[in-house]
Amino acid sequence: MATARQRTDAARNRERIVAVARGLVDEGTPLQLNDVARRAGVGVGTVYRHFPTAEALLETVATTCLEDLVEHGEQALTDTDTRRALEGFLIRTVEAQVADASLSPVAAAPTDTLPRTTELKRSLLEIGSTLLDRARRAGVVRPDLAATDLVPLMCGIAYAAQVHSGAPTDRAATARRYLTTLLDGLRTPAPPG
Amino acid sequence: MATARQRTDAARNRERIVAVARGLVDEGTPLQLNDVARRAGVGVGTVYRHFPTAEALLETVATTCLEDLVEHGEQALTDTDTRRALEGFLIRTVEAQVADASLSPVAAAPTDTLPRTTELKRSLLEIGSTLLDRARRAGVVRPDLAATDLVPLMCGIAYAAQVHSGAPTDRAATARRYLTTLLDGLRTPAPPG
DNA sequence: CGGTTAAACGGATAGCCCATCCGCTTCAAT
DNA sequence: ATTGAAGCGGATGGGCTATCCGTTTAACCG
Repeated sequence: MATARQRTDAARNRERIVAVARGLVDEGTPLQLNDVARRAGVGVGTVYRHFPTAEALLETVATTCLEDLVEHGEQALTDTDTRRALEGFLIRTVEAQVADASLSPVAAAPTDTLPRTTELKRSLLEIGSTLLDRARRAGVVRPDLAATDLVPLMCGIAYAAQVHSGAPTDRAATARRYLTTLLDGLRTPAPPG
Repeated sequence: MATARQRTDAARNRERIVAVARGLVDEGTPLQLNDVARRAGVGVGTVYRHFPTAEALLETVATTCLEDLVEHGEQALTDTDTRRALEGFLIRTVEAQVADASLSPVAAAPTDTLPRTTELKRSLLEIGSTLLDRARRAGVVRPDLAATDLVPLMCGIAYAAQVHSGAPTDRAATARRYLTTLLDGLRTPAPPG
């Protein structure tokens, strides 16, 4: 059962498509698959065969970014300062969204196209869950917060920064400012005075 | 210079269109103007004459909501408890976004189609600015926060709640929980321990 | 009440984008 | 060199936006 005869041109085309998509994402252009095909010098059919939908292509573009986050998260798991570990991880998450436009929509999407994406998101959730649990056990984080809240909140922060300023210039700074504020709120609640 | 001969059928059609749009917004369907025309029993041209773009129609639908917020904001201005005034206002803002799907996109849009929308948003900004200023003067709010941050942050919270749960069932509860957390962070910062 | 006029109407239509389908090409294994 | 399947490409259908213009109709007037 020798399954796969790998074709070289197929791989080449796939890479071209992803490269073009990367470029478009970086310059803020929305992915239009016919457009991607033209720029990559391939037929529309080729694009659609490799990526059944724009979402799938976007997920592919975002994969690297997700992998980086997972990697950082795993490093954070080795930090003994539970609050620093959690907050550092969350900061990274927001920074990544600001730096790479492909991340936010993929992170916010309720359902994935690629299995790999689901896998990576699952890893991130698990890491976040562990970090949150440790911090909570250490008593440095308010208890009424679940691991499933982390991704939505980080997406919300990134979105808020985007709403604040159309220009991505100071978006990173804004996002950081907002996140700082939220993180203060995440800590064990102050007396209600 | 008797300018305007008002036509009754025009007004009637306009109302029908807005009513249909309201319904669609309420059931979460995106506004497609051809579709709106069909449902309202008018020609496409009629819809486009009254509302040059879907955004314009959405803004019209959102107007009531914005007016309600302004009204509440003006009441909040009479509250002598500066923190309660600000926080109550912000809570309303988020609740409104959860309750009415037309509000978020209009609030988040960097530019408006209708003058009325601009006017209302301006009012809201001014109210928020005043409330924030008072609270800051009273020392109950962290200083590194501008009035122009309020709308983005509230949009971010509403967005986060939406990301959390596709179902609008518990969206209000989630949004409130997130907002509470953020509000804790908005207060004069706790010692960095 | 009938005439006049401009406002309003409506739908055919052009343009754009998504997505599919299928005949042709090209690779790779033999 | 042969062959068959994997891959290619673009013509094409379908849906949505937005416009344009010939027709209808409400409002005003004599």
